[in-house]
Amino acid sequence: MVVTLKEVAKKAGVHPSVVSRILNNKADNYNISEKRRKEIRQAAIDLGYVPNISARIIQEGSFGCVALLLSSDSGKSYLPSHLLESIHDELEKNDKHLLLTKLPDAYSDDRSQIPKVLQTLMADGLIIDYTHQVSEEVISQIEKHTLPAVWINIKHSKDSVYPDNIEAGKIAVRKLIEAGRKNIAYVTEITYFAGNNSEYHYSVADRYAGYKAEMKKAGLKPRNINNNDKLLAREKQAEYFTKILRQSDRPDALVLYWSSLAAPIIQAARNAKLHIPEDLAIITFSSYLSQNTGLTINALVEPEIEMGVKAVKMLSKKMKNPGKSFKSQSVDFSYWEGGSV
Amino acid sequence: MVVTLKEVAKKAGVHPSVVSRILNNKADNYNISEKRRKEIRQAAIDLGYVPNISARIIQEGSFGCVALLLSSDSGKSYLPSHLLESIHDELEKNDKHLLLTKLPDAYSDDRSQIPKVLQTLMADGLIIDYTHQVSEEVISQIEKHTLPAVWINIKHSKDSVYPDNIEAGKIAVRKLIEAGRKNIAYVTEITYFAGNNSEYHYSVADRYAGYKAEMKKAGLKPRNINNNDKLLAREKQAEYFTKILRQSDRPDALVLYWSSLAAPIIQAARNAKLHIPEDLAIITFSSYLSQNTGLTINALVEPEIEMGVKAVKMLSKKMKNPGKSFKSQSVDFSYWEGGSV
DNA sequence: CTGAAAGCGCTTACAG
DNA sequence: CTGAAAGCGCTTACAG
Repeated sequence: MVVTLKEVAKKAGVHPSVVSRILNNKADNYNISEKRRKEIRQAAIDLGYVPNISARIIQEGSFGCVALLLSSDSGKSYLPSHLLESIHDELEKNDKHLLLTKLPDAYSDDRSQIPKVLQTLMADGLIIDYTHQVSEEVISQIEKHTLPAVWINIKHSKDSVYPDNIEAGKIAVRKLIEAGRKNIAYVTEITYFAGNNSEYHYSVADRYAGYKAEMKKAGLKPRNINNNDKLLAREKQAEYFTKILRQSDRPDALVLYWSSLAAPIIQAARNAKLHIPEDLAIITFSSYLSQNTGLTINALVEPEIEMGVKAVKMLSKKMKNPGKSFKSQSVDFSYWEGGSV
Repeated sequence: MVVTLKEVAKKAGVHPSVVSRILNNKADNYNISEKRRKEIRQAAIDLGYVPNISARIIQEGSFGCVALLLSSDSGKSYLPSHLLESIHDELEKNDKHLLLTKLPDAYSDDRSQIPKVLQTLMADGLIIDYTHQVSEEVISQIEKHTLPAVWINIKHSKDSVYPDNIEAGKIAVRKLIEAGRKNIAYVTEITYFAGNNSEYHYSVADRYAGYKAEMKKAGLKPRNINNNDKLLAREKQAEYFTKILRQSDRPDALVLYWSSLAAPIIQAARNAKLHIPEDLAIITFSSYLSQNTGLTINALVEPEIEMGVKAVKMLSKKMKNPGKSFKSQSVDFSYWEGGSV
């Protein structure tokens, strides 16, 4: 079924090594006649020859491939399409392919649970998109491995690339203060990242920390208007927020942890007869994509593309310096004007 | 740097072939002593041995890998996370890895533009997510290739898996009729899929066709309230829809091509003082994810997971029957109650 | 200018 | 019970 070099050589009436040289453009030093080159090329095309890459890999010792590891619990990986694309595109510049795999949450006794990318040499490096609740087991499994690895969207002291959520929280407050707001409240949303477990993505703490720090710096009182203890069902959220927005000491500005809060908040504002942005200014954190799906709220947009690019660059450096670690890098959010401030 | 079988054998004091047998659990017929097995396994662990998969591939003739091809113009591929995940998970059941690559829109004269997955043998099959405006060149390039290929989210007579958008359009109308609506209008949205080119994704025609067919069947008059000729800027959309909803012959129900229309429509309804669903019922088409990001509109939800699973299954069949084609399969939308009908 | 040979890392009949 | 050998498909010094 599959055609090999040998068969092409046979058809062209030359030795396989000659075919190899021609097809890989390594024949310049050999002055092979143009006629022969053409014959060989044609033979390859006629037979539909496609080289088997493994044979080359085995000699070069490089796979031309980087694996992106996701958590098998999809809530613990964050892979918006722009992030995936930027990783792919940046890898392509380095002539690397992208392999996608999942990492189990925990390993059982036998090693069978360990993903094949770790059990077997098939990539030159790893990008790990496993953003929270990472078990010690998983971490040690990766550290033990010989492959260079970079973590994304998680804060490690070494070898990670993550959005600067603290700074983003500060910027949100600054923008609202610039717009003359004083009573700025923060709205937590943790349903997206939170499983049954109590450990959240670092952004949950960091955005709020940034918000608080900037509020204090401006002499304003931070205020969290959501109830962390019990997550409100989506339907109840609008009701809950409506009550708050009807209070006399209602906030005149909100910082939302995530754009999914926009719908109930806007509904609540409507219920409370508040106009946006005149009566109530809103800034949210959001993914890159939201811009294109009609987000009508000012947003601190996650630097998905830059994070992907930086992760690949860091990984490239690690691949060139095996065993070396690099200082983690933060990436800045960008600001989107959505007409709500 | 990288440890090979040979080195493990040397450390364990046996021949490489013995190590290979033990490590691959193929030693059962050989009655190798438990002690020796342990020694060898330990030696492998001590040295951090990880087998090079290419060496195995070269013998087995299979790559254990399927490539997902996207268009390099991301607007022409549709890869919501549930689709990606279902493809990955279904492939995993078949012991296949997922490789991600892009397909250029057109090839230049030299073959250098052709993606490496097509230029080189590195996967056992292809899943192509290139949903519209596919050039003849690309199609022929794929057909010429020896690898079995399956297309997703596109209607070909052979070897494709696609959501049944005609039926979904019919269902939308049926649901609205069941809810007592008569003046049901259709709202087109083509910004998402449309580039500068005039060829749209097949769903643009099919959803409307389904809508029209079912309207006629019920003796109702179809009506498309958007202007296909000039796409309205997002900000202008709410205004435009407000005007329509204020007319005396305004629709009492809307079928939206895509959930991104929900925001301006809801805004327009609010402007026109119409209550949803009492005064105005709405059904939209949407991606799977929208359910989790607080979509408060009834929706025909794209069967992303099922599409991925079916595509992998069809590809598996093709891989077992090289050269054979299979009849394309449609996949049914599901229905999401969002409180707007 | 082209061929024969060795080798990449591993597996697997085949000897013993 | 274990080793030596051949071979997977390809590349690349080395001869000639």
